[in-house]
Amino acid sequence: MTTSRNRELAKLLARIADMYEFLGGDTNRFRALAYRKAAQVIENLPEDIASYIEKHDLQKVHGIGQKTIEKIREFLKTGTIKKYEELRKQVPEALIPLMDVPGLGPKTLRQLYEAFHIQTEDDLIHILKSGKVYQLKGFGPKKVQKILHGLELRATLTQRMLYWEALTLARTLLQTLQDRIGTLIQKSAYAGSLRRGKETIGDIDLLISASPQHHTTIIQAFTQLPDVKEVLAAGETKASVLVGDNRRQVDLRLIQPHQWGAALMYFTGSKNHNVRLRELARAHGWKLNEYGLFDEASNKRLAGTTEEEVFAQLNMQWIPPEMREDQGEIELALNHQIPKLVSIQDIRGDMQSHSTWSDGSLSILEMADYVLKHFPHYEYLVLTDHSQAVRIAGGLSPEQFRQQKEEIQKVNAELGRDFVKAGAEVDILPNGQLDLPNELLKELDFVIASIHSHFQRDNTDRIIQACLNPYVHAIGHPTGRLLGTREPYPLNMEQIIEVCAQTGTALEINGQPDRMDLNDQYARWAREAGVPLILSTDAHYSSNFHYMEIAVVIARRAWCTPQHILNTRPWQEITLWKQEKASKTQTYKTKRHF
DNA sequence: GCCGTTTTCGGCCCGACTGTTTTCAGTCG
Repeated sequence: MTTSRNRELAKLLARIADMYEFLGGDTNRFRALAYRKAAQVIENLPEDIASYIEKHDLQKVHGIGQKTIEKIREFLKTGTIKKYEELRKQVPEALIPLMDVPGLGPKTLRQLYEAFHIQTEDDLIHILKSGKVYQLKGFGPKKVQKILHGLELRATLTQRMLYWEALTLARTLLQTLQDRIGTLIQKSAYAGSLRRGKETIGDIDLLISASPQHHTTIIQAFTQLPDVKEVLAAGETKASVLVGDNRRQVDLRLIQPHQWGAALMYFTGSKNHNVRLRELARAHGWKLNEYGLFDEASNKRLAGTTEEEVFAQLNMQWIPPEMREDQGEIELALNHQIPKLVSIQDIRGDMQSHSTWSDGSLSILEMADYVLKHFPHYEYLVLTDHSQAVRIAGGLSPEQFRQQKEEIQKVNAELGRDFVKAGAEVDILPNGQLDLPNELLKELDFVIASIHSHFQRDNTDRIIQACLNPYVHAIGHPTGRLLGTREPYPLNMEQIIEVCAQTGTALEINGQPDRMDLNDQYARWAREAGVPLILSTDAHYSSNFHYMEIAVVIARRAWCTPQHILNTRPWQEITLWKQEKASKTQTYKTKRHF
C-alpha cells in the first residue's frame, strides 16, 4: 500500500516527540506537541507523502511547517532523520516505549532514570519492587502498584477492536444501563472514534447526561455492570473500566443536560478537529470546553445544549461525526458547504449476498423474508453466489446459475414482487480471465468480480482486465485485506480507480467487519475520481445483513452523498446504468485497442 | 516546531482523577 511509507514516517516523528517529552522543559514540551501533530497529520494523509513533496502541497497542510518539510525530504532521501539520530544518543532507547505504560509518563520515567540510571524494562521492575523508589518525592506504594499493574495490562490494552465489535459492545452497555437505571438518564450516547466510524477502535467513550444528584448512582451502576472485570478509575463525573474477556476499556463521562452538545463534541473529537474548533472560538474571544462555549471575559455562556447550537454560534454548519478529522471539513462548514451524506435510509438494496446454493446459510426465500422484515424500505436484494473456481465455497457452474435463476423467479412469484435479483460473484482467475462465460454474465442482473486466490502477487492487471468486461458491473472487496489477519494484496489503486472511471465500473464497499474494503481513504479517492460505489454486506448469515451500517459509515467517512452510491437508485435506473457501463467499456477498449 | 481577523514573537486546548501532598504534579483523554 502506498501509505506504508506515511506510517513509517509518522512513527519516526512520533518517536522524536516522545524523546523531546522525555527530555522535558518548556521548549521541548511544545516541540513534542508539534512533532506529534505532524505525525498524526501524515498518518492520515490519503496519498503517499512523496507525492505531496513533489507537488509542493504540504505547505498548505495545517500542522506541517518548513522545518518538518525539510525533515520529510531528508527522510525520503536517506530513510532517516538526523535529528532523530541525535536524540537517540541522549535518550536510553529502551525506555521510550515504556511511556505507553498506563500510569507511567515521561516525567516519572525521567525521574527514575536520573535517580537510578534505569536502562530497560527489567531495571524498571527491579527498582519498583526494591522499595528504593520511596526515597523519591511523589512515590508511594499505590503509585508503584499502579505502574506495575500498568506493565501487566499493556499487552492486552494495545489491541484494538474492530468497529463492529466496539459498536455492539457500546450499544449493549448503554442498553443495560438504560434497563437498570433508565429513569435517571436523560440522554446517552457513544462518542469518540466509534462515533466517527474509524475502522478500529482503541477504547469506547460513553456519555450520559443526568441531573447531578444521580451521578453517584450512575457511576456505581456503570462500574457494577455484569461484564466489568476491573475498575481502573471512578470519580464523581467519570469512570473507566475493563469489560469482557478481552478486557476492553470503556470510559464513561457524566454531564448535566445543558452541557450535552458541548460534551458530545468534545468527546467525539477528533483531537485535531477539536483543537481547530477551540482556536476558532479563541479568535472570537471565547472559550470552548466540554461544558459549553463561553465568553472569555464575562464567562457568559453562549451555547452548549446541542451540537447544532455550538456550531451555529461559531458561524458553522453542523458537521457529521464521520467528517470530524480535520481534513478540510471545518473550512466546508464555515462556507456552509457540508454535503448531505448518504444514510442507511437512502439504501434501496443489498448488492452482495450468498445463499445455500454456495456458502451461505439461508435459502433464497429465507434471505428475502429476513431482509424484507428488517429492511422494509429495501426494493431489491442482489444474490451473488460464488462461481465454480471457488471450490471451498461451493461455487456454481454456469448450468447451476441458470437453475438458480428459475428458483429466484419462483421466490419472486411467491413474494409477489421482483425483489431478488440474479447476480454472481464471479471469480477473477489468476490469468485475469473470468470464471464464467460472457453468455451467462449478460443474462444476469448484476455481476461482481472478485479475487479469491493468489494474494501475494501484484493483482492490478487482474482487476483491470475484469473492468474491461462490459458485463462486469463492480469489483468486489477490491484490496482483499482481512483486518488483523491478512494484508491487502499488492495493488496500484490509483491506476485501478482510473480504469474504473474510464470504463464506468463500480467499486464495492464491503461491509464485513474484518474486510471494510474499500476503506474510507480509497473510497474517497474513488468518489473524487467519479467512480460509482456499491454498498453491500456480503451476507452469509441472516445477522450479516446488518453490516450495511458498516458500509454506510465507510461511505460517510469518504464524504459520499447518495448520488455517489449506485444502490441508492431504483432498480430501473441501475438497469440504464448497466447499459451505460457496457458502452463506456466498449468505447474505452476501442480507444485503447485492447 | 507551528502559527497569525490583536501577534513574525510569544504564545501554544482544557479539565478530571489519582496519589501524593496539605496545595500540587503527573497522567490521561
